[in-house]
Amino acid sequence: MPKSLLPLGRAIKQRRDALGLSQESLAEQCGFDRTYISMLERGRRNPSFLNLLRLADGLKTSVAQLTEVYDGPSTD
Amino acid sequence: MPKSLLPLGRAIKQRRDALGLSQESLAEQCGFDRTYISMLERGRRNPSFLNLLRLADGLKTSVAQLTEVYDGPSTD
DNA sequence: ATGTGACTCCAAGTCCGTG
DNA sequence: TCACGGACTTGGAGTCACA
Repeated sequence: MPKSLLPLGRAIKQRRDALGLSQESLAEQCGFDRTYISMLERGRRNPSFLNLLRLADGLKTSVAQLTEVYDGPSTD
Repeated sequence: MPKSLLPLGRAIKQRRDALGLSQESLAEQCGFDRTYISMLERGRRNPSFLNLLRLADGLKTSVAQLTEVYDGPSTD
């Protein structure tokens, strides 16, 4: 049973909304494709660690912040 | 210039050592190949988020913990 | 017990479009 | 502005033999 990508996607969207950015402008910030951001927010893509870093950067946070929903062991 | 994978690798090794685990037994815990752990610790592999989760699980931590070296935006 | 290069395979990530 | 799809290229996943 793979852990879900949805909590991460929600955290991304939440943070993007808080910054008042569109998916398009965030994509531009991070150097990603606009459709990729869309997929991430809907939990359809499993980003690499390096891309998580770029994303956190564009969102002006840390990956620790973005992933704190998964805090602690065995958060399935 | 991509951010380095080395700090992550060091955090993994540090945590593994703290638990007194071999790469082999950690690999077994996580369901990974032994050589994959080796590559991760040396910063030769860029793991996916889901694999980061499995890894944090096997190390009985959170990904937030493993990535706190990258805390804050623009930690190149 | 670990480092390493090379290999295959398929998901990641891009680019084109639509409603 | 966003969800969603098809087709395409890049790169991570997973494994092996060997040092």
